[in-house]
Amino acid sequence: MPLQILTALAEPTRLAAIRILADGQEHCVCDLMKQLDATQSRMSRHMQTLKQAGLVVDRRDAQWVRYRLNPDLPERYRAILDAVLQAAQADERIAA
Amino acid sequence: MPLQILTALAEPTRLAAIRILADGQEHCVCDLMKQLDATQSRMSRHMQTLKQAGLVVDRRDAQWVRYRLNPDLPERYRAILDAVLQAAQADERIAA
DNA sequence: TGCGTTCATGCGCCTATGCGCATTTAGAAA
DNA sequence: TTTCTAAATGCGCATAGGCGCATGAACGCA
Repeated sequence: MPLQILTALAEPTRLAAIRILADGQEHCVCDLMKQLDATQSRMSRHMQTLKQAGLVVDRRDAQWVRYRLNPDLPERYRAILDAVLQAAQADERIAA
Repeated sequence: MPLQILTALAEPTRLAAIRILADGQEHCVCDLMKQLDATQSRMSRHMQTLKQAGLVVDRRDAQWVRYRLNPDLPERYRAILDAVLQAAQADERIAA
C-alpha cells in the first residue's frame, strides 16, 4: 500500500532526510541531525518511521547506525520516490 | 512543494477519491460519497483538501459540484500522481 | 415564494502525531 | 570497570487533523 509510503514522505524532516540519503551514500543519525538542525530523539524517531515504511534500511557500524535508501524497495514504490525527489528538486530550482 | 501533494494523498479516503477521478471523468460529491461509503461532510471536506493541494478542480453544475483531476497539474506533480496511482493499482492486483 | 436536493462549513470531540526532556542501551576505548 | 559517543525509547505535552452533527448557502423546480 502506497499509503504508508506517502505518510512517511509527507513530513518535512523526513522528506529532507530522504533527500539527503538520495545521494546513495550511508549517513549516520548524527550526520542527518546536523544537516537538518534536528534534535537527536526527533531525528531517530523519524528514521524509525522511514524504516518501518520500508524506505530505508539501517546497519550497525560500531557506535553508529548507518542509514541508506532501501535498495530492495519494490519498483512501484521506487517510482513514487523518484517522482517525489525530482519534484522536490525542481521546486527548489524554481524557488531559487 | 510536493509536501502538500503528499499530505493530501496520504489519507485513505482522499486517495480512494483520487483513484475514482483517475478515470478522467467528472464526479459529483454525492457520487463519491456513495462509492466510498462516506458521509457528506466528510467527503466534502476531503475534496476541499484535494482542491487546495491543486490535485482537483471543481465546477458548479446546477445543484451539483463536479470534481475532476486538475488538467493543469504541473508535470512534476502529475508524475507523482501517476506513480502513486500505478502503485495502488499494482498493490490491488497483488492483494487479489 | 416555498420546497427538495446538493454541497459547504461552524462547532466540538477524539485520536494521531510531532516534539522535548530525560533515561536507557550499545559499543569503543581507557 | 569506568567513561565517552551514538542512538533508541518511555513519558508527558501540545497541536494537527479526521469525524459527526447541525446549520447555512446555492440552485432548480413548482
